[in-house]
Amino acid sequence: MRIASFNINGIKARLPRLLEWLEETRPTVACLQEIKTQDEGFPAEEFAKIGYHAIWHGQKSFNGVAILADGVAPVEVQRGLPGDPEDEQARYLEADVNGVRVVGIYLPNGNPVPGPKFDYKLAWMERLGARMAELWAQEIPCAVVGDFNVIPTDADVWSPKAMASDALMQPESRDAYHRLLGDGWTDALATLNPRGGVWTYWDYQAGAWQRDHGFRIDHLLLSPELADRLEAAGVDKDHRGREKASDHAPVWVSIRD
DNA sequence: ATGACTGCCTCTGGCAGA
Repeated sequence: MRIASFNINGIKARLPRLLEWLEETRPTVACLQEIKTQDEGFPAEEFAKIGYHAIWHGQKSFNGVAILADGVAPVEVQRGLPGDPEDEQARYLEADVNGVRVVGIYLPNGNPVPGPKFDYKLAWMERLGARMAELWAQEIPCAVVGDFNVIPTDADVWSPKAMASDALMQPESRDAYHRLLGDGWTDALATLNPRGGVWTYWDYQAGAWQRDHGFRIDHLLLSPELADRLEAAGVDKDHRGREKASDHAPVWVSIRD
């Protein structure tokens, strides 16, 4: 099976590109971030027409996540990240698909630093760590995928200097990311590309795409039960270069049956 | 170089993104 993640930056503006990507690459499961619509605006019937079942957690204007599965309905396990009843942002959705627990996340950006948004990001990462510890203890095949908004190392960004003050690569963000990995979750893209230099995001501004000024913030983390079956992982980079593209490219991991 | 672009809902400009 192939599990993919794609920050689409608005499902209404991106729908033709998204349907095109699904039909061309046909992932078994696709986790989407930044759908930027309320639940009632989610175009479930468009996905049904091409054979995908979906669950989604929407929010007006911002955030919003969804899980699509090819020919089978995802069985929802958890909606919203546990640990803070006050948190109403739609950034977390968890489901079972074909015996695999799939967790789709849209981790807070955290800019500017310092400030309440950065504090929220770090607190969110603590809560995610607590949930991942529970999943770990279940010893199930599990993939935590999505837009983590963390550049893990200097090898994951075109210019560490240019991004030095950004929330995505603060030492606190990186420490929190490496605590999430602990000593057991496998960062699939990093494992298969140990020298770095793999980007998943290119800014719309300043010709970042044309200059290849990107970085890696979309990640696919595998529990040991899934990491043992890791076959390949990649970035659908060409989709970033198309008309009306998202600023993120899709990422995916291939798992042996 | 406080720049550069895009999507959203609309107080059609301000916010958020990364």
